[in-house]
Amino acid sequence: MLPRQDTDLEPRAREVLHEIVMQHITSGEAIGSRTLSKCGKFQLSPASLRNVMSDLEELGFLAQPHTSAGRVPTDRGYRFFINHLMKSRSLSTREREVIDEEVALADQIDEVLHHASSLLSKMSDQVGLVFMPTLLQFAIRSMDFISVAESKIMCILVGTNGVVVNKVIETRFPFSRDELEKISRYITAEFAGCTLDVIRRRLIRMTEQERAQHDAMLQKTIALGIEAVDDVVPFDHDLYVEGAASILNKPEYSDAASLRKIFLALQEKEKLVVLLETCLREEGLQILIGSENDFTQVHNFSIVARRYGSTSSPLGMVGIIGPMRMEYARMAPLVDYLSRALSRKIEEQQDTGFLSGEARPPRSFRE
Amino acid sequence: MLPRQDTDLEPRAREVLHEIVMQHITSGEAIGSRTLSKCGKFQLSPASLRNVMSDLEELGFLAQPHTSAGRVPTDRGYRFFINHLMKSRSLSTREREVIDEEVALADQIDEVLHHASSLLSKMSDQVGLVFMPTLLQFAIRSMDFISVAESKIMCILVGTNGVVVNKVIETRFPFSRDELEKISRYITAEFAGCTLDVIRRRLIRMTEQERAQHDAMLQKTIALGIEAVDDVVPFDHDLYVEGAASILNKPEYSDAASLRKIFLALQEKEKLVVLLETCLREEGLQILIGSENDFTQVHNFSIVARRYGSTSSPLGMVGIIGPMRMEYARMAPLVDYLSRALSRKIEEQQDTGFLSGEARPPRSFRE
DNA sequence: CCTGGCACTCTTCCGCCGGGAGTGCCAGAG
DNA sequence: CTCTGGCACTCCCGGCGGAAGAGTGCCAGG
Repeated sequence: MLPRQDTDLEPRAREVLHEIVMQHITSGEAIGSRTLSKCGKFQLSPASLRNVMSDLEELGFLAQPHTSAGRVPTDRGYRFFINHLMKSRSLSTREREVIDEEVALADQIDEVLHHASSLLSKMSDQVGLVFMPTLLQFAIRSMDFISVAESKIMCILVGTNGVVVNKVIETRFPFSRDELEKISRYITAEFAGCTLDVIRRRLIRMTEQERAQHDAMLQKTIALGIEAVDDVVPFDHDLYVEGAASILNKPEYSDAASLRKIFLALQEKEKLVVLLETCLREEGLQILIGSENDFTQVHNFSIVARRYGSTSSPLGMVGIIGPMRMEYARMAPLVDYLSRALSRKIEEQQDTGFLSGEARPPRSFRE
Repeated sequence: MLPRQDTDLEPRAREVLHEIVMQHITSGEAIGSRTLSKCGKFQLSPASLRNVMSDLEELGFLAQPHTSAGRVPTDRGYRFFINHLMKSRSLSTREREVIDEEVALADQIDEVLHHASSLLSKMSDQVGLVFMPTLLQFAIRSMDFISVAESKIMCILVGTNGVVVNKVIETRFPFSRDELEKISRYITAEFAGCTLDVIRRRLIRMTEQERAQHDAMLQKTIALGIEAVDDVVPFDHDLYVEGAASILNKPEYSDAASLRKIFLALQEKEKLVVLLETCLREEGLQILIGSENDFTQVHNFSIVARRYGSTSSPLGMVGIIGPMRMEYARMAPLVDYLSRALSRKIEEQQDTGFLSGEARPPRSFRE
C-alpha cells in the first residue's frame, strides 16, 4: 500500500518525526516548521523542513488540524514513534523504591491492587487501571468456612498463587462450628490444587453418586461447597479505576463537553473490562493508541498496560489510560516495573507454602 | 439583629421566596420580576414584585449576581426555605421498592454500603456519600482465625450488630490449624460483647499477669489477639464517594476550572471524613447549606445526610453532596428513607442471633 | 397600596478587522 | 539534486463596538 516499509524511513524524516512527537507531547500544540527549525537539532531552514513534514503527512504520520496550523502526530505517527524511535527513560532508583515500598505494604491481594492503581495514577498523572478477572481458573490451596451468624457463613478461599478471597454466604441449613471445621478439612483435602470450575463440576457430579445420597454429612458438604463456589466466582471480577481527576489537568480536554464524555466512558466499567480481557492474552507491555481500540478511539486516548501474575497463569492487568499525547517513554517503564513488582509479590506469597505440619483429613466422613 | 424573626415574614414575601427558590432550583438561573409575575401564582405586576424582592434582598434571603440580573437565593434564603417553606415530596412506592431491593441484595456490610452509595448517586443524580467510622466502639460477638499461609492468618470479627470485618495479618510465629481453632474459641468466649478498645486494653493487661507468663499457649493467644485488633481497627474507616461524574451535568459548574477544584476536593477524603464525623453526633436528617460547613462553603455545595445504625449506637452516615441548588424536597426523603432502610437491615442482622447450640470453651487452656 | 412608564445599567451576542502563524509553491543558488 | 529565501494565501484568534435584551430603581398617578 505505502511506498516504503515503516522501518526504512529516511534518517532525516525519522528525526523530524521524533522531534515533532516529543515537542507535541510536552506542549500539546501543533508544531510548525519555524518552531522546528529554531529548536537547534536541524541545520535546515523552515522551508526544507516543510518539505519533510509534507512527506510525513503524505505517509500518514502527521496531520494538520486545519490549513495554516502546524502539524500534529497521527495514531500511525505515534505508533511509529513507539516502535522505532522512542528511547524509554528508565525509572530512577527513588521511583523504584516508592513502588517497592507501596507493593510491600499491604498483604491482601485486593488492598495491594487498590494501592497499585492509585500509586500508578499519582506517579503517572494519568488514570490508573488495575484489573483482576474472574477467578474461574483459580486453583485453590484451601477452602475454609466460619460461622458468622445463624445460616450465615463466611467462606475463605486461598489460591495456590497466594490470593485470598472471602465472602459471606447465606445457607439454607444451620451448621455447627464442629461441622464447619470438618467440612473445611474435607473440602480442602479433596480439592486442593483444583480450579474453581473443576470443583464446581465435581461437586455437582457427586450429588448424583449414590454414596452421597446416604451420607447426610456429605450432602451438607456438597451443598455448602456449591453455594460457596457459585457465590464467590461471579463476584470477583474487579476493576480499579483511580485518579480520574488527573484528566482535568490535560489542556486538550478543558471543555466541559469532552470531560463529560470521558468521565461517563470511564464509569462504564464493562467496556474497559472487555478491553482488558482481550489484552490479557498478550504477554509483555502493550500500548494501544487512539483508534487501535474501542475505548480510546472515540476520545483519542491511549492505554499502556501489562499483565501481572506468574507467566504460566496471569492474574490480571495493570496500566494507565490517558490522552494519546502522553509521555510514553516514562509510562512504559513505569507500568512495566509495577507489573513486575506485583508479579514478584504474588510469586513470593506462593512460595510461602501452606502450613506444612497438618494431618490430612479422611477422604470420606464414613471411613 | 434583623428587624423580624425568621418565621414571621409576611405571607406574600414567603410565597415569593418560595417561588423564587423553586424556580431557581429547576432553572439554575437568576429570577427576574417579570418571569415571576408571568408564572401565574401572583396577581401582581412586576413592579410590585420588585418591591417584595427588594425587601427580601435587604433581609439577606436573596442576592443579585450583578445589577440588572435577576435574584438568586442566598444560603440564608435556602435555609429559610428548608425550615419553613418546603414540602417534602415523599418517595413513590416504586422508589421505595428499588431501595428495599438493593439493600436486601447484599449481605456483607461493606457491599451493602457500597451499593447504597451508588444507588443514592443514581437516584439523586448527585454525589452519593456513605461513611462508616472507625470501629473502636465496635462490640464483638466472635473472633475467628484461619490460617491462610505460613505466618499469615485471616482474622474474622463479627460484631454484635452483625457487621463482619476481616483482614489478613502477618504473625511472627506459625500457628497450626488446631491451635487457631482453640484460640478462636478462647477469645470468642472471653471477649464476646466487649468493644475492641476494651479487648485491646485487657489483652495488654494480661501480658503482665503472671499466669500468662507460664502458659505458652496463652501467650501466643494474647499476641495474636493484639495483632488482630491493632490491624483491623485503623483500617476500617471507610468512605464511599460515588457518582462524582454527576457534577458534570450541573450547568453551574460547566467551566473546567471549577470542575477541577471540585473533583480535587472530593478526592481529599480526609476533609469529608472530618465533616461527617461531626455530623455523626446529631440525630435525624441534616442539611448543611453552602457556607454552613467547611467543605461546601468554597464551592457552594450542600450536603443532605442522616445517621444510620441503631439509635443507641449509630454506625455511620449516608447522604448526598451536590450544588446548593438541589431539589431538597426530593433529596430529604430519599436520604431519610435509605438511612432507615440501612438501619433496619442492620437491626435484622443483629436479631439473627449467633449460632446457639455451641458449647462454651474453657476459660483457660490449663483448666 | 398597586401599577405603568421611563431612564439606567449591565451582560451577551454578533460582526468586523487586523495581526500572527503557518503553509505551498516557485525560482534561484550551491 | 538539494537547500533556501521570498511571496501570496489561508486560517485562527483577540479586541473593539454597537445593538439587543433583561432587569432594576424610582416616580407619579390611580
